[in-house]
Amino acid sequence: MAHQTVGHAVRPGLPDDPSAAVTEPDPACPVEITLAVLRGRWTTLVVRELLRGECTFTELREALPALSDKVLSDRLAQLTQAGVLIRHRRPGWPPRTRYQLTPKGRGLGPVLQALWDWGAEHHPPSPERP
Amino acid sequence: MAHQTVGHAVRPGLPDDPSAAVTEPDPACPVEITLAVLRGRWTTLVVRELLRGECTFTELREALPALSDKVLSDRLAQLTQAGVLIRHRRPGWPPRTRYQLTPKGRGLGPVLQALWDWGAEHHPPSPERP
DNA sequence: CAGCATCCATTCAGATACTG
DNA sequence: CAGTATCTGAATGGATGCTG
Repeated sequence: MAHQTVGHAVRPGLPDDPSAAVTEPDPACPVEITLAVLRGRWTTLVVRELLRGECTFTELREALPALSDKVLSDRLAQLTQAGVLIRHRRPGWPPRTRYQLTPKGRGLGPVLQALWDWGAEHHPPSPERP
Repeated sequence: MAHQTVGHAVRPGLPDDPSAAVTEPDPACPVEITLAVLRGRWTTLVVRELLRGECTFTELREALPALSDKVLSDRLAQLTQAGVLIRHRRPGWPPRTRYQLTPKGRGLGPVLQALWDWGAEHHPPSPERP
């Protein structure tokens, strides 16, 4: 996206940013960064579960039964890589791993709230309405 | 996603929802709804352009030169379908069509702002930060 | 000018099967 | 328990070419 400098007046979603004239998707754009973290099916649900408290792999699987191991694994890696959550491994057998949001991850709360708010306000019960 | 009942005081589609049990992605979830609107490469950039003011097809192409006709066309259809923008066609030749955000579309401003804020706060200059 | 139709390369997610 | 490896079908999105 690379949103930036929408000028100054409006909120368009972009504060006054030094860089201007970004005319194509840019991974360094804050908006892109955030969307990249949330991208992918199941991602926000996984985050939601973790916002309730730390979980193990199995607990997440139980909370989201239709989510395959592979995708869950992918999501956890993606979120870990993004610094949104941390993995606590405990040695020994059987293995136990706890997943926990970092402060950065908890910071996604307001973001999800904003997404929720818009969706809730503009799509009450009926689908599309002019 | 299917984040539930934020109720009133609680966080996002986060935990604490009585009607829990939403255990898989649900198109009716407000969070899903919003992400569906913003989904796809170039989408937020197109919205950003329109937040600056109404545009014609060509103006958008010029503002985003690397965006192909097909994808621009797709995005405009997607956003129009979502009720986020309207198309004003002017009869005659040559054709002229103006695209303008609806109030609903302008409501995306705060959403983009939230996305921007998180990205800007958590990814200052360096890529990954603990 | 504004745009749709086609073709193709890439990405993604679900299913299945197998380890540390 | 907590994952990874592999495969496949579906969904992108970019390039190119044509029309109302």
